[in-house]
Order: sequence, then structure tokens, then C-alpha cells
Amino acid sequence: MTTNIVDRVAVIKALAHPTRLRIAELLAKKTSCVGELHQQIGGDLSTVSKHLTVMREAGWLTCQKTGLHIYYSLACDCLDDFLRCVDSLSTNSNCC
Amino acid sequence: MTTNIVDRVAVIKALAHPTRLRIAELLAKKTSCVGELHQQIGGDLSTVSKHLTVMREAGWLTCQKTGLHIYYSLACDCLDDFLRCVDSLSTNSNCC
DNA sequence: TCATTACTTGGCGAAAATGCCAAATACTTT
DNA sequence: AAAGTATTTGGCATTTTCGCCAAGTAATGA
Repeated sequence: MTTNIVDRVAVIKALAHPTRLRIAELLAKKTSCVGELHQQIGGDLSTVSKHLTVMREAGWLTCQKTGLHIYYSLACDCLDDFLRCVDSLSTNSNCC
Repeated sequence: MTTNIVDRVAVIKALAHPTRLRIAELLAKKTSCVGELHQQIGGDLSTVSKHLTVMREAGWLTCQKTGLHIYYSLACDCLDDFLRCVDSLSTNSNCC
């Protein structure tokens, strides 16, 4: 199958937001439910929930329902590689 | 220095667009000027130019002026790793 | 200097993303 | 069944992004 550029963009876009990137970092450390993430992040709980939906639909997260809680986890083990690449890009370009 | 989440998001966001991702792929194969990229991509030339500015300011691109042309190149060697991570995420999540 | 080629910048309407509130759903406990 | 807890969904105003057009800048050549 051909690598669809639309799917790729959806994945990348799902991390192209400060709150969602923060969520990814938090979930890389510890599987959590929406309420726990909300405590770290602030703002509206429903906003956090919607960010989680975006990330889950893009493929970054898996989730598991246990009683009243829904626990979210990072679905990949490549976030460090991904961010290593991101951090390697210098913003101060000596260009034309 | 602390890794600033705002800078990271700017880098990620710069690739979170179908045309810009396409540009990254094209430039990974071959250093090109705006006109050459425009031939591959279509649309308005000024739009392509603006996408290049976004990518350059984020750090993805370097550029070099030679006469009338401005040649753009990928500034990193980690695009493959980056995309490998992106492609590893399955969209069809078997979640709640 | 004038015309041409290559590219960028300004501006603006259209589309998409964001965040908050209110309401709805789902499960548990009493 | 009713109340309580955890989370999602709907809706909407605000902000951001996008793409095209027109105009501007920069280097080259006649």
C-alpha cells in the first residue's frame, strides 16, 4: 500500500499543538485518565478530552476502559526518536 | 537549556500540512528552487513560496541564493526516521 | 535604463482549528 | 431507581491558517 500523505499529515498535526505535545510527554511517562491529565494541564476538561480524541484517532494513543475511568497510553515507542529529530533543527537559520 | 515546547510545536507544525510534507519529500531527493517545486506541486507560486518560508523559519530548510534562483535544501538528515515513526502509527485503533 | 525572469510580500476572503460552556452518556454506588 | 463520578459530545464565538491575486523587490541581460 502507498503511504498516504493525508494520513501522515493527520498524525503529524495531532502533535502540532502545545497541549497535545504535552499530553504525549505525560503519557510517555505514565498511563493516565483524562482527569489526571487535566490536573497537570489545566483549562477545560472537555478540551483535554477533545485533544485526546484527536490523538487517538491519529493513532498516537490507545485507551482502555476500567470502570468509570478511561486510561490512555502512548501507542508507540518512537516518540523519543521523533522529538530527537525535532530538536535537532536549529531555528536560527543563516539563510538568504 | 530546556527544550521549549513552543519551538518544538513550530517545527512539527511546519510539517503538518500536505503541501509542506510534499515539499520536504521532494527536497529530500533534490535541492530545488521555488519554480521547480511549483512545477511538481501546482497551485499558486506565491503559496509555495510562503510554505517554504514557514519551513525555513522552523528550521527544516536551508537556502542559498545563486543569481536569480534561490535553492532550498533539507536541513536535517532525520526526515526518514521522523516519517518512520509517523508511519508506524496505525489509524485503525481498537479502542473504547 | 528598460525589460525580463525569479521570487517574496501584502492583503483579503474562505476554511479550519481552538476553547469554553452546557448538555448528554456511561458506569458505580446507595 | 436515584445520585454521584468520569468522560464525551454539541454548539458556538474567536482565532488561526490557507490560497489566490496583485504589487513589490532583486538580479540579469539587451
